[in-house]
Amino acid sequence: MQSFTEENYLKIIYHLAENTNNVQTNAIAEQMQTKPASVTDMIKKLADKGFIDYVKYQGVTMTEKGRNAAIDIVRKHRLWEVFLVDKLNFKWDEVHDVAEELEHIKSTALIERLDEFLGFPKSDPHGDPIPDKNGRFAKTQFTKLIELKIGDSGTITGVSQHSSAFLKHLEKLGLTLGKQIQINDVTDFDGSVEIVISDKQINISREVAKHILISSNGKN
Amino acid sequence: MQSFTEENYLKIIYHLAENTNNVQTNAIAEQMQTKPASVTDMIKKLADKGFIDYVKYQGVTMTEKGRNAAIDIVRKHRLWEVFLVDKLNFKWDEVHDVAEELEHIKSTALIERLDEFLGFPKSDPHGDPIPDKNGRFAKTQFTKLIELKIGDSGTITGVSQHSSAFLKHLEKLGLTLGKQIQINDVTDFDGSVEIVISDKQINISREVAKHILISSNGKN
DNA sequence: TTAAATTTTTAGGTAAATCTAAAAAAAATA
DNA sequence: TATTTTTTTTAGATTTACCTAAAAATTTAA
Repeated sequence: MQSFTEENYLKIIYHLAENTNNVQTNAIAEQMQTKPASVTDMIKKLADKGFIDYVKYQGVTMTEKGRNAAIDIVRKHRLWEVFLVDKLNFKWDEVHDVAEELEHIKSTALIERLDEFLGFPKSDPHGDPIPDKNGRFAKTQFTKLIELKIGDSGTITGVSQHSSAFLKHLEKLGLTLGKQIQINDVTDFDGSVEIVISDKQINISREVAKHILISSNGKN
Repeated sequence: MQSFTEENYLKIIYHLAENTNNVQTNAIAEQMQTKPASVTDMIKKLADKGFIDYVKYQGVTMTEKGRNAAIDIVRKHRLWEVFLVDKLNFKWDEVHDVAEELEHIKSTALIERLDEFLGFPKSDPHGDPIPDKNGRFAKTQFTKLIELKIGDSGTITGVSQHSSAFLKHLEKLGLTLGKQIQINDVTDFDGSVEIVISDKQINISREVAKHILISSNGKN
C-alpha cells in the first residue's frame, strides 16, 4: 500500500462489502465524501494494483489481497482506539478522528509492539473485533437491539454507529458496553423501545435502538 | 498547518536556522532530498502563508509564526520518540523514522494527553529537549566530546546524529546517555580520542567524538 | 574588476487526486 | 417494451508537489 487515499478507499470498500456483494460507485462516493467521477478513477487504479475486481457499471468486489490490506488498516485503527481510551483516557466518542489518522502509520514493528503493550485486546472501545496480526478475528454474533422481542434480555456488546453525537447520547443514558438490558415494551406509535437497565426503566428511540448491538443471553 | 510536506519543510528550515541566519535554498534541498527548484516553489508558498521571510536569492528566515509551528512539530516528534522507547521498548536507533510519521498527527488533545501519560518528559531518547505545550524548553549547554581537553570529564547527555548506524555503534561501545566519561588522550595521528568509561579505556574515532554531546562536570 | 563558478530562480511539464459537465449504460416504471 | 430515472463513466480542468533545462543573480577567484 502506499497513499492514505488508497488506504481509505480500501477500508471503505471493505466495510461496504460486509453488507453487499457488489459495492457500487455511488456508495463509495458517499462514504468517501467525494464525487462518483473521482471514485471511478480510483477504483480503476485499485483494480490495476490487484486490490479489487472491477467490471464497468457493475461495481467492485475485494480480492484476497485487497481484503488483507483492508483488515490490516482496520486492525491498526482499532488498536489505536484502545490505546487512546485505555492509556490516554479518551472517551469512546473522542477517538474516531484521531484513529483515522493513526491507522495510516506504516510500521509493522510499531503495531505489533502496541498490540503487546495493550495486552492483545480482542475488541475496541465500540465492541468491534480487532484482527490479530494474521488478520484473523472472531465473527461476532450480534443482534440489533431493535430486533429483540418483549422479554428478551442481553448484554450491550457493540454499536454500529461511531458518531460522537450518538455515543455521547448513549453515555448519558448509561448505555455503555457490558451493561445488561431487558426489553420491557415496544411502542407501536413510534417504534421506541422501553428497556430495563441498571434497575431503571428508560425509553429509547427506534433510531438509537437500531444501532445498539446485543449479545443475547436469554430469549423469551 | 496543513500538509505533511509543508510541515517537513518548516521543521527542516527551523533546524537549519539554528546554525545560520539565512537558510539557503540548496541546504533545504539537500535536507529534503529534493531539487532546489522545488524548494524555491515551496518557500514562496510558505512565505505567502507567513511562516518564513523570503528575499529572492538571499535565503529565508523564520517568522515567529513559523518558529512556533516548527517547535510544535519538534515537540510531537520527541514525545513520540519517548513513547516508543519508554512504553513500546524500541531502541534509540529504531525510533526516528516512525516518529517522522507520528509527528504529523493533528490533535492537540492527543499530544497533551500523551505528554501527561509519559510524565512530562524534558528530553527525548537522544537527549534533545522537549518543548512544553507553550513551546518553551531549556537551551541545553552541551559541549562536543571532540572539544574536550585531556583530563576533562563529563556525562554523555546527547548526540548530534540520529542515524541508526551511528546509534547502534554507540550502543555497542557502551556510550549511552547518562554515562560518565573522562578524556585520557587525544591521538595526533587520526584525531581519535581515548576515553575512560565504566572503568574501561576505549578509543573512539574523531568522527564519533564529534557527535557525542557532553555536559561537563569538571574541567582540567 | 572582469571572468568563472556557484547558487537560485523561471519556464514549462508530470503524476495524483480531485472537480464539473456531458455522454453512456443500466435499472425502474409505465 | 418503450420511456424515464438513476447510476456510472468519459472528457477535460485544477491543485499540489514534484521534475528538468535554461536563464539570471550572486559569489569567488584570477
